[in-house]
Amino acid sequence: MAKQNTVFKDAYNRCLRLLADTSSLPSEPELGQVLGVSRTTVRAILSRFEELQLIAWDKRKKNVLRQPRPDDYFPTEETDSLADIIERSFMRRILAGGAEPGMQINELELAREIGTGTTSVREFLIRFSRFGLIEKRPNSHWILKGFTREFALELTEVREMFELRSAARFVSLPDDHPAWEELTKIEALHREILADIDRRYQEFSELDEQFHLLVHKASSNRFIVDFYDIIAIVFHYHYQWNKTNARQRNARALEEHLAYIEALRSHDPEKAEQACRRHLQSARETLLQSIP
Amino acid sequence: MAKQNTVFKDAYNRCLRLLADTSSLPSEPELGQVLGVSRTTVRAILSRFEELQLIAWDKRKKNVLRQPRPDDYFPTEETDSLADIIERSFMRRILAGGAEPGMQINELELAREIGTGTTSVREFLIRFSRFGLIEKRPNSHWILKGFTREFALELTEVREMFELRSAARFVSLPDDHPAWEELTKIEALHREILADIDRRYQEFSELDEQFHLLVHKASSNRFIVDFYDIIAIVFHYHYQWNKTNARQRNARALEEHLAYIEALRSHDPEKAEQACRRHLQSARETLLQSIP
DNA sequence: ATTCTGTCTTTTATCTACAATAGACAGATC
DNA sequence: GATCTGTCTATTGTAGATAAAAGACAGAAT
Repeated sequence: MAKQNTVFKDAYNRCLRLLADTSSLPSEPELGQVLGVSRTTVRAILSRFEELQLIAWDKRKKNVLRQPRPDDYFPTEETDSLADIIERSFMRRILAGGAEPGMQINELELAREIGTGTTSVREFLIRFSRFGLIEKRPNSHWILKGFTREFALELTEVREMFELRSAARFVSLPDDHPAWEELTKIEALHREILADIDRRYQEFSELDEQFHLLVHKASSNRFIVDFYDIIAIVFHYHYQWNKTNARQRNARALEEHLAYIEALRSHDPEKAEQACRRHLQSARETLLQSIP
Repeated sequence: MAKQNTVFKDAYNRCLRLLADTSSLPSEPELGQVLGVSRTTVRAILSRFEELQLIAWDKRKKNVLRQPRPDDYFPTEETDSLADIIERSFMRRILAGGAEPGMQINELELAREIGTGTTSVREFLIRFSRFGLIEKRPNSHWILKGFTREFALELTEVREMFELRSAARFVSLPDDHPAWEELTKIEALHREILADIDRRYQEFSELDEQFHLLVHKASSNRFIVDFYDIIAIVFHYHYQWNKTNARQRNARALEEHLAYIEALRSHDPEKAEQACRRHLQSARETLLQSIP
C-alpha cells in the first residue's frame, strides 16, 4: 500500500451523516469546504455514493435516493490516520506496559507490532521526540527516558512559567477580543458538568484542555502555545490510565477553574495570578501522585 | 545509494590525523572509543589504511608505514552528514534568498535542488518545524512563516524567561559543581578574544553559544535546555548573514558577558538578574535591528 | 582473567516507487 | 459573470529494498 485512504473514509462517513439530513447535496467545492478535503476526494465520495445507489448523481444534481444504513459506514478503526494509530500504540506501550527508563526503542520492531512501515514509525518518533520522553542516538537506537518524576517536575515548571505569563496577558485583553466570548462558553460548560458531576465527570478531560489552551493562546507566542501540546498529550494519556478518585479530582478542578475564570474576568492581574497559581499547584500534585 | 558513508569518511579523516602523530595505532575498541564510532567502522578504516600502504596490519599490530599525504584525506564536503547539508541549504534558501512569509515549501523541489531523496528532506522539515519557522498543512504543503519581527519577539520573550530562571539557579549551584570550572574557562576565552578583538572577533559566535548553553544547563530542565537549540540556530545563521558592525557588536557583547559572569560568581541573585537582563536586552536589540 | 579479533546478525539511514490526495485550468452551466 | 464540473498534473504519505553502521558472541592472544 502506498497511502492509506483514511482521509477518504473519514470524509465519507461524515458526508454520509450529512446525507441523512437532506434530500440533495450541495456543489462539490462547497462539500469540500464543509468536509475539509479537496474536490478530488469529494468526487471519490460521490462516485461511491452513486455506486451504492445512495444518490442519483448527474452533474449539479445529487439527489438522495435512500437513507444510509449502519453498514454503509466504514468502521471507525479504518478512519484513524496512521499517525494517530502509531501514537496510541506507542503511548500504550510506554505508559501501560511497564516501560523502564533507559530502555531501547527499536523502529523495526515497533513497525511490525503496529503493522506499518518503518518510515511512518520513524517520522512519528522524530515528531514525538520534542516531548522530551525519548532521545535519539544517531546511527543507533532511540532511548526511552520514561515518564518519571523528574519529567513531571520539569514539565510543570515550564508550564507554570508559561501559564502565569499567559494569564497576565489574558486579563489585559480588550473587551471585544473573541477570547472573552469563548471563556463564557467554557464557563457555562463547567457549570453544566458540575451540576451533573456524577454522570459527566469524564467530560472534564477535554474541557480542561480547551480551557488551558484558551489561556495559553492569550500569550500570542507560538512557542508558548506549541508547548501546550506537550502538556495536553501528557494529561490526556494520564487521565486515561489513572482513574483513582477521578470524580472527586475533577470536581475539585472544575471549582478551581471557575474561580480562575472569575479572576480573569475581574481584569485584576493580582487576582488572576493567585487563582492561576492555586490551580496549577493542585494540578501538579495530582500529576505527581500518579507517578510511583 | 542507501546510506552515505559520511560516518566512515569523517572518522577516517580524524584517524588519519591520529596516525600522523604516532608509530602504531591502538586496539580496535580503543580507536572506536576515541573516534566515537563502532568497531565495524574502525575495521573499515584500518582495511583502507592497509590497502593504501599506510599501515602494516596484522591482528594486534598496526604499524605506521608512512606519513599521510594531503590527498589521502577525503574532501571535507564529503564528510558532512546529510542532515547538515540539508540544514545549510535550507537556511540559505530561507534566510538569504528573499523568502517571503506565506511561501509554500515543496519537498520534491527541495530534494532535487539539494540532490537528495525526499525522505531525508521530509524528516528534516519535521525536525525543523519545532523551531516555529515553518508549519505543515497535512496532505498538502509546508508553509514558510518566515523570520519576521514577530518571530524574533516571541523567541526572545521565551528566551528571557528561561535564561533569567537559569541564571537564578546558576548562582545557587554548589561550589564543587563542574559548571564553575567551565565558567572559568569560558571567561578566560573571553579575555583572550577581547585582547585581540580586531583579529578574533569572529570567534565570538561560537563562544556566545557555549556560554549561554552553560547557563541554560543550570536549569536542569530538559525543556529549557532543548529550547536553547532554537536560539542557537537562529543566532548562528543570523551572525553569518548580518555582518554590519560585527566587530563592535561582538566587543560590546563580550564586555557584557564578563559583567554577567562576574555577577554569577558573586552568588548574588539580584546582581545576576540585573546583569542577565542588561545583556539580554542588548542581544534582543541587535537581533531586531537586523530584521527589516 | 582480561582484552582483543574474526565473524555474523541486527538496525538504521536513505533511495525509489506508487497510490491517495490536493490543486490547476478550460469549458459547461446557471 | 460567477460558479460548477470534467480532466489533468503535481505533491504528499507510505511501503519496501539496500548499503552503512552498530552491536553480539565465541574463540584467540596477551
